Amino acid sequence: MSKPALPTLEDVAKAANVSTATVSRCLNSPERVAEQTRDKILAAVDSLGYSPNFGAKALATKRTNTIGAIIPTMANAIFARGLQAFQETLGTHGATLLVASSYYDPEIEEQQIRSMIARGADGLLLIGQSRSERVYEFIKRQNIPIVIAWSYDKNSEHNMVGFDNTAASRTLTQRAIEMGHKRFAFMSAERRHNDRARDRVEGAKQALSAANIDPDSMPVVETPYSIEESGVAFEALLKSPNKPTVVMCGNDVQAVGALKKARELGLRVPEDISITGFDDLEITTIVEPGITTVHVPHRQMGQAAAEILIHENPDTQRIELPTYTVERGSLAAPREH
Amino acid sequence: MSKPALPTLEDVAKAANVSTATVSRCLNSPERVAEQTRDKILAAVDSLGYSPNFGAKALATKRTNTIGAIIPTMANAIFARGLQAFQETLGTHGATLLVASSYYDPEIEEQQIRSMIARGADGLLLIGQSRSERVYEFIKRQNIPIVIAWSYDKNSEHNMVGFDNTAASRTLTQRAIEMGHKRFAFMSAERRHNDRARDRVEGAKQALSAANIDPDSMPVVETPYSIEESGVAFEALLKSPNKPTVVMCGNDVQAVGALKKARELGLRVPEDISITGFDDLEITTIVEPGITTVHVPHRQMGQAAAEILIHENPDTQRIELPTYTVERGSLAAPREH
DNA sequence: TTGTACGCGTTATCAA
DNA sequence: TTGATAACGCGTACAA
Repeated sequence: MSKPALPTLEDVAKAANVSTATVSRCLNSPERVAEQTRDKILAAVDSLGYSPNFGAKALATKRTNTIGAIIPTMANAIFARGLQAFQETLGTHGATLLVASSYYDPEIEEQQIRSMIARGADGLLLIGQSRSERVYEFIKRQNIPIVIAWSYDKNSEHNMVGFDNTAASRTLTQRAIEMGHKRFAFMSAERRHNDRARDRVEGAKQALSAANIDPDSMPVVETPYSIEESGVAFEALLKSPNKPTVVMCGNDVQAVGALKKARELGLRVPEDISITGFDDLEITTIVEPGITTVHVPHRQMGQAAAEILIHENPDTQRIELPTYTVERGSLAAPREH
Repeated sequence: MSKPALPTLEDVAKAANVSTATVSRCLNSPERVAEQTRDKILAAVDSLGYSPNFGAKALATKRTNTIGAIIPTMANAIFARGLQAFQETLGTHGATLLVASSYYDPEIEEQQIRSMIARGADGLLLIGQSRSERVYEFIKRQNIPIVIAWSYDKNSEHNMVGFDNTAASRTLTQRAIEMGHKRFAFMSAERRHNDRARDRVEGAKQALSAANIDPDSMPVVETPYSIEESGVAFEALLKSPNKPTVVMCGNDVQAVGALKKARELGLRVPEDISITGFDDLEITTIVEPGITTVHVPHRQMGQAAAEILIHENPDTQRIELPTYTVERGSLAAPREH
């Protein structure tokens, strides 16, 4: 017994004694077919176990109902919630999600973008706006709608749903300044190809400047989003000439790594040193003390991004989502000396 | 200026002064075409910015080079690492990943399976083996290879890459027994449609039986993988008639939730109560004390699953991966009374 | 309301 | 090594 070929539209048509056109209509716009014929057809579909051939459908309609998302990584909680919401929303609109990760590498990302387009993606979700003009031109040429998430730039020509990383970081830094902190340090992700990371550092510097603190007095160290490596980076920052009273982290994972290392070094948080995070991941609530951080509306972001891609509005959509600071205890007034 | 239609194989053929057949050959098996013609063709491809039409290719080859994965959720770290590795491995073999989540709901899962197959997935990654026979028959009928991960059953007729949840849980429980624990409680995920959860509870019971402890003396409470809800469940378990000296959790997220609640209740871990987890997620290392848990080789699992799906071996593959206990401090001998 | 017939862009078979 | 040409399975004018 060899592989039984899958039933085609024609098989269904024969079984139901109608033309393939009618079957196709029955499946795609049931209201355009008589109820009686419809029943016949659906019965045939059912008994044959028919399912439309994807390639043929895509070829005929020039659509795949598939949306691609290229995120830096899914092994990290940062993008998980947003991606989950993105997929849920796509699902409710009958679209499927294609996922790839770029490891924060623009070359890999470009390759993934090409791959997704070659895979027939009807639209693309990209993280951040920092990529070469060539890539944007390629995408435009292929006529694929994209939406950029996790960043916000009101001057962008692209669909965008995100938040003001600079302002959020600035606000958090201002809070630290209000509490009396004067010596800052910043633990960032690599900023080279990461506008969110750049903006978060920039926001902190703006707050310092506004408070007449030299922004260049704040050491910045770049490290991956890993508990372990963040601990190492934290220890390095402590040795800065102008020993910081607060270490601001560009991400909660880093903050948790810093907190863990602080504990290992016998430092009390926030008594001996304050630590802040960014993203409001669940891990900020399970450590002691909880991490003071910036809440980012990941789910709304994912959902809004999906909506934009699904509805294919001709003019570009820009949605700025609000963020807010969540105080949990890891940031407090510095000890008096 | 209207949308410029994308170039087709025929456009390339014209530009290069060859037939479409030659262009197709040149792109798919370059060695079968003269170097001279190849150069001409590649130049044309480049200048036109040609990219093969996905639907047409799929229709002609009956393959999409797309693999689907249906996991309970991506918002939770449990499946993130494995899925990431799965995608990476697919990528190195030129395949792309389709993702959907089922929320641990078999009906949603079935719908997602149908959707993925309709989307032309060449293969499917499914979590656990507990699903209706009807679904398996549907899949077989569609001639789609699947691999089941996160579970292991040597008698299964399906491709499978996972680990022995029962044995792993049994071993961990034995360890607790060795330490002197006699009164156990178990915090599980809902077991109804979840064989991993069932097996983990079962493994614990087996260890108890083997040590002449009545397995029915162990209260089992089911709760979602959420820090918050796990805390509530933990508190409920503490009120069991036979107050447990150790609460075993089917997952690290639950263990962390339990630990957090214990702290809030003023209980010291492990002095007042021991807690164990399962999965060896990163969060087990950042809490104090670290969670004693079972290490699960998520990455290898994802990678092996991808390999199986890519290579389409005719006979069914079964890979059992080893797990081991990681002691971190949340499990210790019970206090003497 | 239904049927006929063609086009969608590739691959693959068979000759040349 | 290359070129005609026939599938591949579905949507959709257009006609009936």
